[in-house]
Amino acid sequence: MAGPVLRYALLELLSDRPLTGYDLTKRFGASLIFFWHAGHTQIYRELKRMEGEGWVVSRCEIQDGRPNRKVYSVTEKGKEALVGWLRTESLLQQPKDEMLLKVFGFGLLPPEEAIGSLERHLGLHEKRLETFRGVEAGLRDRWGPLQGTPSEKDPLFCRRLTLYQAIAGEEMYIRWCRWAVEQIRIREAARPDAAGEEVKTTDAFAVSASAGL
Amino acid sequence: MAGPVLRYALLELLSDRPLTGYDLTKRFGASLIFFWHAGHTQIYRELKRMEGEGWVVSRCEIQDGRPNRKVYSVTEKGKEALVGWLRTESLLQQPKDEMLLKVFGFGLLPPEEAIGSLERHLGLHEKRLETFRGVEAGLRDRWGPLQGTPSEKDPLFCRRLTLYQAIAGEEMYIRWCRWAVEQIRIREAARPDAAGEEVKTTDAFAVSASAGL
DNA sequence: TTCGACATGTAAATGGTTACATGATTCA
DNA sequence: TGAATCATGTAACCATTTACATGTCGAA
Repeated sequence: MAGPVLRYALLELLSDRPLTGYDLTKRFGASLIFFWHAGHTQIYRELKRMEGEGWVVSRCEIQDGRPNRKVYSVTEKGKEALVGWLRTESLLQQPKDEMLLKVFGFGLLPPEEAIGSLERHLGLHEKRLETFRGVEAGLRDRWGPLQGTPSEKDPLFCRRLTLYQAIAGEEMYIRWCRWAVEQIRIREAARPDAAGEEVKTTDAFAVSASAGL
Repeated sequence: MAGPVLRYALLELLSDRPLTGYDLTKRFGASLIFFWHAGHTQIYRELKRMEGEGWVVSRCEIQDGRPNRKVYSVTEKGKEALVGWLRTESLLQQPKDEMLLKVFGFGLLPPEEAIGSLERHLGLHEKRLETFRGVEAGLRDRWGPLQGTPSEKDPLFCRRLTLYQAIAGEEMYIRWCRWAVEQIRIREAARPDAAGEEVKTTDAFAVSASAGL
């Protein structure tokens, strides 16, 4: 049902300006990485396919010293296809998260190992959040705050909206990890044989998640 | 790097009790669906592979009237493989979200269409959140609140942790959709040619997302 | 009598990852 | 001298989805 999606990601990036497969690979890492991923092999393959269908055209730029650049641009047909796709309804995505799959089975590990694993994973998300915030700060410096900047002055407005989703997602994940660790500790402290100390629930996540349900 | 992950999902479910491919397919829809997905064709194939490697064994149950059931159980070897996998570090997942990819390109659509699209998508997430909350309520009825139930009385503790992640994820997504719609409206109202009315930012998401960065 | 649940599969196509392959330039 | 960046690709493999295929039972 979803169909080929990578091509539309590429068309969106090519709508700004003509780019090579190499450029597109880098842009994926810089902006689309928040909600999509593709390796360079996939990108080169897809560009070739789209050229066969007349959605993009390429021309070769000869550079001396450096390898030639094969620069792709969107055609009218490609732009129409992109806009047509933008108007279609998106189904709910089917999430895949390996860490959550592990937590699902953490009943088979000693609690201390489960906690350690969650804490290390939490660290990865904290790093990613920092990266995302860095990107946000960069956009802010260049284009001003999201609100209050007139349309003409901020062509990246819609793209910036997606960045906030990514940031909110990381913040949520981090809160959840901390909360989960705390839940496991509380449970451990409550075991009959444990010489456990009191552990209190203070985290806002617990309040919203348990109270609101 | 990630390697084959589906097999571990199946092993986790088979750790409870022996199940058929058909049962496993249904359980995917009932519990793992929060963070993983697999069709029945994938599941049958993977079970066959794991049997070849001695991670699971099957025996055939003959039923009259109904088709035979091929019931799989985990072997010692399979259980060791699962626990070994649980101990490994998980990398950050690479998210894929088609809707966000569309929003990324919404600069190419009239704002009213972008808003409509976001609002319809929001509806899908609201429905899913309701489903998840229903599952949570069911678990609560059967096993009591997450906190305060002794280990022996709630073997699903770790699995329930993952459900809260899914719920928090949907809540976040919904807040973000509403916030994004509001941002687009504010922008529209601010356009020079618009006979726009005042639109105010009241949403908590906007406060946290813009202030906290 | 038609539909959905039960139950298991195969085949083909598409999507995505990893390894291989080349070759120049610049910086440490 | 070695590594990183620029720049483009192929081949092989693995993961995932979709379509096809079969057949019984019970409920509406």
